Amino acid sequence: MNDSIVLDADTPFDLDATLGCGQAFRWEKDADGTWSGTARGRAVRIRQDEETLSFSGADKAFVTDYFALDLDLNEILASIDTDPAIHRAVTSCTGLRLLRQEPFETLISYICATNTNIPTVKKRVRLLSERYGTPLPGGAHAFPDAVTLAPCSEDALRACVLGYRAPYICTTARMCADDPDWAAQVADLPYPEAKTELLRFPGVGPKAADCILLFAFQQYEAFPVDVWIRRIMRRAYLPHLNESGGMSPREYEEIASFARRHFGRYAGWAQEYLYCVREDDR
DNA sequence: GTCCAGGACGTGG
DNA sequence: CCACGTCATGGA
Repeated sequence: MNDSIVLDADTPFDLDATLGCGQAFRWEKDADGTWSGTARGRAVRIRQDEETLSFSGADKAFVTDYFALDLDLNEILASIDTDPAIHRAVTSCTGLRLLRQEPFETLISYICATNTNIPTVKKRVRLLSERYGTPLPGGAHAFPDAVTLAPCSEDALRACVLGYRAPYICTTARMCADDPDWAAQVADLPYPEAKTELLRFPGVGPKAADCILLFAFQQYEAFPVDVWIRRIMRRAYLPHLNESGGMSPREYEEIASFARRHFGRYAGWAQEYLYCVREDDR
């Protein structure tokens, strides 16, 4: 560790909650509590001891931006903390922050994340990086960029345990390589139009699009609804929804629009806090 | 072995 | 528009 940041009293931050909540797939925690991972083409190590963040492989500006330490989290939490259910999540995960992740990596990662579980997603992203990403000091690999991934054959991608998602990722990488400006264009659009743009990529549906907008584009009104969030929202807020069966586009929109009404413009933060405290009791 | 997971897509009604 | 089957993979 060759650099550090001391957080002041009104900058709550919880590194474990932030990296462990499932928004990013390329971080691992050592036995001694140090996290190792890659982000935006760097191999980074970082640990938190109380109010002190110690890190290497990145400078203060990078850490501040990637972990969104510049945002007033107290203000965000105060704005979403409107009922007992979200209050429990907010109090038990205070310090969880939404990262600012790289758009192409997030796009591909959340195509990898459909209808599966987090350990499997991490394996897919790790294999893609090891096989096609630039080697970094320390043995890690950056996530490959679109131009590198675009020429890969469908079978080669399938070998990264992508299953039926291989052709989606193949086509999506080529679309991005052919339009290097895609992310800048999405970044300039308001939420509904940005979502429509992301839905053009094969393998990206409403849920993946909302994750990408939330984690890579800081569209904080995005409210991704997966099976966990659906269960939580049904139990805490929308008991008339039936639990069984797949989720229709209308039900998705009903849940998400309720969340935006109920939690306000930081609904996406509420989503991540609710997801963080999900319980597998059903 | 069965069921489920940070769902999306194609088809038929 | 809606309901339904299908799509690989791995962990529990």
